[in-house]
Amino acid sequence: MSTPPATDWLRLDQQICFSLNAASRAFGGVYRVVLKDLGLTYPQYLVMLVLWEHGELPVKRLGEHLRLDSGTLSPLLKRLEAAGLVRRERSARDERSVEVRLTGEGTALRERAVEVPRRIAAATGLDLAEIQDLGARLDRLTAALDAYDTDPAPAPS
Amino acid sequence: MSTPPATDWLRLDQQICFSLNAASRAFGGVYRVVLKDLGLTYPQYLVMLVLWEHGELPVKRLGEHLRLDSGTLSPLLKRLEAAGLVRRERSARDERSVEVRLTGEGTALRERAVEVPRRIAAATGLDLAEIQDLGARLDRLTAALDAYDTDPAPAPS
DNA sequence: CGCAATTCAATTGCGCACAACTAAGTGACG
DNA sequence: CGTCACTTAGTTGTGCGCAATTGAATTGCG
Repeated sequence: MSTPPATDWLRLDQQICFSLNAASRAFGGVYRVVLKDLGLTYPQYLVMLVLWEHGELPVKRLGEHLRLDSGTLSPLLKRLEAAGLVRRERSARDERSVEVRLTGEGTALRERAVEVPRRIAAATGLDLAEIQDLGARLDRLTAALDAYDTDPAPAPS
Repeated sequence: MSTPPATDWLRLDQQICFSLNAASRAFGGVYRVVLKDLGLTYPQYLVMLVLWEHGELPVKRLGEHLRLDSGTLSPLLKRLEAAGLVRRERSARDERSVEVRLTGEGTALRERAVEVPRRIAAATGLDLAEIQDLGARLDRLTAALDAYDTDPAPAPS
C-alpha cells in the first residue's frame, strides 16, 4: 500500500475539523464571559456589530453578512427586540421585507462594546499579524467548503 | 491618539472569531452531506471516532476526549443507542459510571466511514501540511482560550 | 389585467452546546 | 458505623443552526 492504513486517516480527520470545532466552542466560552455584562450572546453580538456598522437593514441583508437564515435570525431578533435593543418593522415599500433598526438603547450599547475586541484579542494570546493571517486562512477554507457544498462529487482518482 | 479609532477594533474583532465560526459551520455543511449515507450527524461521528479508536469507555472519558459534558452526551448517546450503534450499561464496579460500547453494527459502520476523511480533506482544498499546520495553530488557540476562561484576568506585562 | 414563479420572513421540528440542578453511588474520616 | 464531600449521569431550560414548510407580497410574462 502506498497510503497509510485507514486508522491514521480517521485520526487525522479528527485533528482538522475537531480542532476547528473545539476552537469555535472555546471562543464561545470566552465571549460568554466577556459579553455577560452587555446581556448579549455571541450571535446576538454579531448581529449588533453588523447593525452598528451598517445601520438599519432588512433581515435578508443581515443574514447575508452573517451567513444565517431567517430560521435563526427571526427568534434571535425577537429576543433583541424584547431586550429593547432593536425594533423590527415591515418595510413600507416592500411588505415582504422587515427592516431591523437600532433603538437609542441599542446604539448606546456600542459605547460599552468597544472594549470587547481588546479583551478577546488578549484571550487569544496572539498578536495582530497572527490573528489576521489565521483569519485569512479560515476565510479561504470557508470559501472552499462552501464551493464543495454545492458541488458534492468531484471526480475521484 | 496612538491607538486607531474604536471602529477598526470592532471590525477586526469580527474577522477573528467570525471567520472561525463561519469555517466551523461550513464544515458542518460538508459533513452533513458526507455523513448522510451513514445516518450520523457530525457530533455523533466524533463520538464514533473515539469509540472506534479506544473501544468501550465511560461517558466521562468520552466527554474528556471531545470536550463535551453529559448534558450534550446523554441525549446524543441515547440516539446512537436507538440507532443500534452503541449500548450503554452501568459499570458493575462503579454504579455511577455508564460504559458506552459499540454494537456489532456500530463496529461494522467503521468500514463505511474510512472514506469520509479523504472526502473531507478534498473539500478543504488544502494539502496535508497545511491542514496539520492549521490544526496545530487552532489547538494552541483553544488552549489559550481555555486558560483565559478559568483565569479571566491574566497579569499583563 | 390575470396568473405563475419568485422572494422574503416566520414557523416547525430536530439536534447540539452549555449552565444549573438533581439523584445516586463512592470513599474518606471521625 | 455513620456522615459528609466528591464524583458521575441524567434532566431541565435556554439559545443557536439548519432543513423544510407556510403564507404573504412582488415581479414577470403573456
